[in-house]
Amino acid sequence: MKLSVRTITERFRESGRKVTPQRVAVFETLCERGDHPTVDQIYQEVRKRFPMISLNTVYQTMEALAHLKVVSPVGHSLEAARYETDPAAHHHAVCIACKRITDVFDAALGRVKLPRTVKDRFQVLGHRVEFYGYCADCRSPEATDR
Amino acid sequence: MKLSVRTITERFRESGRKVTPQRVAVFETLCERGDHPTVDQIYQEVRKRFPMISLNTVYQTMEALAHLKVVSPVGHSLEAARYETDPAAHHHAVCIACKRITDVFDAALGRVKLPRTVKDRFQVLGHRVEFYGYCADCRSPEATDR
DNA sequence: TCCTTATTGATAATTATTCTTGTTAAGGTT
DNA sequence: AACCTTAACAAGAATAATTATCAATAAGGA
Repeated sequence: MKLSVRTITERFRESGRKVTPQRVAVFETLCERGDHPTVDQIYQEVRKRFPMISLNTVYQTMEALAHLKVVSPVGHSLEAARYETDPAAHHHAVCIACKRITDVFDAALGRVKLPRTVKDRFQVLGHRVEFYGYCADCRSPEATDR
Repeated sequence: MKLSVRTITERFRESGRKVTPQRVAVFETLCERGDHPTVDQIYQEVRKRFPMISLNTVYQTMEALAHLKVVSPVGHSLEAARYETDPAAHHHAVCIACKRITDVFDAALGRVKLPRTVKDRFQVLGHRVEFYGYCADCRSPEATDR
């Protein structure tokens, strides 16, 4: 579903957040492009219409939007690079709270295939399936986060 | 397959790289643990047996090992966080050379399921499938990289 | 043993992100 | 419309991860 400014305005209010021109500008900029921009790219874009906005504000707005499920981080969000031996054969379940990674061994996941339409234009070396959510330790009470 | 020191020694030489005690130590440390350490964790570990090693060397060694396909990066590898609207419904093909991300729409990928054994202990909010390899533009000649 | 060159360690530089702080403005309440 | 509480703002400092620089060293082939 495509989100309108009206919609996110409501969602911001519902979640007890204020609607500011900066936030609207970030959201609009985000909607205008259909790709996967970095925070800085959004910042540079918004800046044209809103010269005094700070990078920090864009960071905060992105986090708020992520909490409202309006956007989601792509291709990562772990703080540092991690490596593993044995690249094949297994996948991961990442806890979004404590960042812990659990290996998932399941042959079925290895059989995932890229559709032919894409495969023609992309040389696949491998794939990974990453489940995200809360691990046993973090599934606790404080779901009251913002 | 489990790799021995002997094996990686050969692979290093074959690829025109030198085998140094530091590299061997990093590799051994990596093998001793079955998890997904950060570069710094490896560094701290190696340091116990090899007090004068530099963090930089560990970084370089990891990169070399990644090139030799002995290790692979987990859970990330883009330099900066990226966001997208429309989180559901699609997955990604990431070019490891230019970092460009292509959306992949395919209902079959959405049906991937976490095996029950893990699901009991992990609250799944979602999953993503990420294919990695070379995009049409980067599949070019200079595969001669190190 | 010698020689070339990759590798190392120390350190500086960059880049992404978060924190701090004084100030401003949203939006509910009179 | 004026008022008040508090979230959000801008600016800039602080941190953390990673990369670059460079002189000194050691791998490994000749």
